[in-house]
Amino acid sequence: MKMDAPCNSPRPEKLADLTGKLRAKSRKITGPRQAILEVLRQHRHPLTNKEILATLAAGNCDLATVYRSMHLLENMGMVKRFDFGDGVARFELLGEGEDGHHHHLICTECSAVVEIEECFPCALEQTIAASNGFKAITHKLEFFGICPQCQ
Amino acid sequence: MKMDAPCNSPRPEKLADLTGKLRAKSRKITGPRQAILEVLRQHRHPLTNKEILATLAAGNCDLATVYRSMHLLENMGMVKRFDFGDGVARFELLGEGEDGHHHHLICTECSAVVEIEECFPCALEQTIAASNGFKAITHKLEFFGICPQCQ
DNA sequence: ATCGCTGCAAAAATTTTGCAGGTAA
DNA sequence: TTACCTGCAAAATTTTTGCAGCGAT
Repeated sequence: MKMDAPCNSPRPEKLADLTGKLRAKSRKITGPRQAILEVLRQHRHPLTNKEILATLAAGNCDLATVYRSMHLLENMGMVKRFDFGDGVARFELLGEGEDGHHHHLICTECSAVVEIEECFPCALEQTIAASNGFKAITHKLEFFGICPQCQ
Repeated sequence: MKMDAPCNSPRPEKLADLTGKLRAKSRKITGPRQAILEVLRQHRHPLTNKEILATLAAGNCDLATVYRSMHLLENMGMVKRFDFGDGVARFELLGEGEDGHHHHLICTECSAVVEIEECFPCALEQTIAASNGFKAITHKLEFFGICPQCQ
């Protein structure tokens, strides 16, 4: 089960829309950045920086540049960071106006990833915030299990 | 806000009970292991391996030994690993018969930790499992916000 | 007397940073 | 031209592992 290449989610933005966001913030539109954005656009799953690098056409980009680009895109709100608890960061491109808040169901055998639409704790965040005096509450939630193919 | 030293959770086991579990599995009861268990027993919060080492009485234990001990205790089900998304593993001692399934509310400013008793996704795990054909489902959930003192 | 455990050191793996040169604007 | 960006290399962090010797049983 690879669940990779073609994606189920909509792909609302063209590469030009993405680079436009860079331009709007006076960031330069370079070769590596375009290539990275294109990889993210075509693989709408959480990807590690190494996976992004490996997918890049001619390997014509340094790993350090991928790290720096992901920091930039994360700060610009174009990408969301996910953490599957294995000590490696993963990134997913966000659609227009999307806040990126969703969760995943991850196979512990083959690492297949299914996106989960429902977000249960969302409605209860305010309750938790109020009863503990916290503000600006967010949460991270990921599910783990064994997918049909691996059973 | 440090929320450290004294703990609100019950402390149902004495050190002898913990070492007894080691003995029951033919593991040796050594100085470092007793010291580590005592630290975990007195600080019932998720602790990093470095924090455990620093809290150890005379620093008379190697960091590699802490890592190896936490692997052992995790495999024996005496300790649960938590991941706050900052790339560092944290461990918390489990009480007798406890499965350790609970979540935390973490201050993004000062790292204060509050334990959350309720587990909302638990009831819905089966639904998610069924609709995706997954088995053996678990989840990780942590909340983040700004605590009263840091606001 | 075993066999497991520890300390020390080195290695792995992920991520960050310094710097000199190159490129988009 | 100017400021930003890139590649390369080195460093910083977290975690794992090899190995010789010590220690619990």
